[in-house]
Amino acid sequence: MDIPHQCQFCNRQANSAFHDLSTEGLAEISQLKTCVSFRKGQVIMHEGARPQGVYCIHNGKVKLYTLGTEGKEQIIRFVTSGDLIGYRSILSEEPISASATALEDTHACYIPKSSFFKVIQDNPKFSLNLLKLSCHELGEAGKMITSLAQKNVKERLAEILLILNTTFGEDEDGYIDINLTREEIANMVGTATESVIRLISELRKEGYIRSKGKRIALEDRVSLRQMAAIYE
Amino acid sequence: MDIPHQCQFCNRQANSAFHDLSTEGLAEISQLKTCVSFRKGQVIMHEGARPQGVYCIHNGKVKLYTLGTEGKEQIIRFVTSGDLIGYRSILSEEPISASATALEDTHACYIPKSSFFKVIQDNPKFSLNLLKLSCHELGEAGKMITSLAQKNVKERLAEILLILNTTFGEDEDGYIDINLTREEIANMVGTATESVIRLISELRKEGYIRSKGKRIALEDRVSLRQMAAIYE
DNA sequence: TCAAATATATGATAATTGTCATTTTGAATC
DNA sequence: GATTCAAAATGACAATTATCATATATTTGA
Repeated sequence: MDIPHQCQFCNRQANSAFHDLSTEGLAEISQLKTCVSFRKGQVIMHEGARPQGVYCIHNGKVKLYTLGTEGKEQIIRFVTSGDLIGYRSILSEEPISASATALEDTHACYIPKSSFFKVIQDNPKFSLNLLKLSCHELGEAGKMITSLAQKNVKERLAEILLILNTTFGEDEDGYIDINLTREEIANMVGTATESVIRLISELRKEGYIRSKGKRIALEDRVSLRQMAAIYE
Repeated sequence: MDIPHQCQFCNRQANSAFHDLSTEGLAEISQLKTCVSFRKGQVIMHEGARPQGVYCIHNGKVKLYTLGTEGKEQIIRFVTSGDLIGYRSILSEEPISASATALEDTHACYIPKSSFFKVIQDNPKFSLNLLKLSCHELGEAGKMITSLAQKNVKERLAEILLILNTTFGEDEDGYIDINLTREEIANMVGTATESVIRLISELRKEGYIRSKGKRIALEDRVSLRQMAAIYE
């Protein structure tokens, strides 16, 4: 895997918070960052820690999750190419609120805290982009709160499947392009693994999805949207 | 009620995102803003709308809520003195994600969108403060997501009561200083009104709280924290 | 202060979801 | 390809919470 060492030549930049950064800004980060790799399953950051830097994901998929009181995971979000991990903790000066674990082998650039602050000071446009991103994510979080509070488990599962399909797209066989156990899906839906298994089976029988092993493909997106009560 | 017309003299500024704003910045906003009032129950902003400005709350209490598919409210947060409403929608260029309704008579300053953008451009420190605030709120939202997904209703009620007590403080009789119906509490906990009523009665019998009419006072904060599984 | 409206309280029952136990299947590793 | 272990699947039952109906208490507005 050949990662461009210079941020200016990184093609992930287009969909990252860095997309408005000046050439000087990008050169600045390039100088200060280091490249790191994580194996599938490796913990990138621990909930409660105080990170000394920010990761910019080059490739790979990462889940952000908290542990509930009984040690059960709650997956809050996923992070993919171009996304940053850890900046929120650094900026709000709080411990990091969710752990990050690589779902597959992942490459990232690590920017030390002081460098990150320097780039922020020197590039107000960058911090404005982070602000926009955070505002967007707050809206999404509000939606998730409402779903968890008011929708039943089947509705929430339909919603999560649609979100996964949108987030990760489809592989060449049309399956959602992410490798998740039923337990992990349950940890997003906020329900018991068996409940998810049963409902996936039910959705398959009803013709809304098809599955093969762990993999799931959406077959009737319109009906799933209706079921999930998602409106545009 | 005498609201200082000049932002420089507003004592709410200390706990707002404006607290780092220069004297010139404050003078700038003062010139551009208008003062507005809302009666109890009045809608300040509608979910889905595209606000043309930002409100900075001077006094009063406001609930931010979304409507679920059956028209039931989900209260996401409260907004009080010094807080801003609408900036996220403006910055993320998305419709506003939650309605805002005054829980009591409320006074605010209204800053038109263009003025708000101007202040942001001219004062990077201000946008950095908004970013910090958003990062903090994202952490809080993550916690709420985990609670809704994993805690049972009693645990969540205990948590919500603690949050209310912290957010609004206590009146001279020791009751949480906010006037909420059991339905509204249920709309935060994400459960049926009857369930909240029953559990409040139960918590009262168990000695954790006392209540008088709608009002609720915490009697045993330590046990409530344990019950809510909240750790520091 | 009073009446009406709304909120709270309670009981009974239904529905949804969780837990536990066991079997089957599939994925990962060597 | 074989083996092992983890994940998926399924059934039975338990627990939690929602819904519906009704009575009582409180709040609100004139």
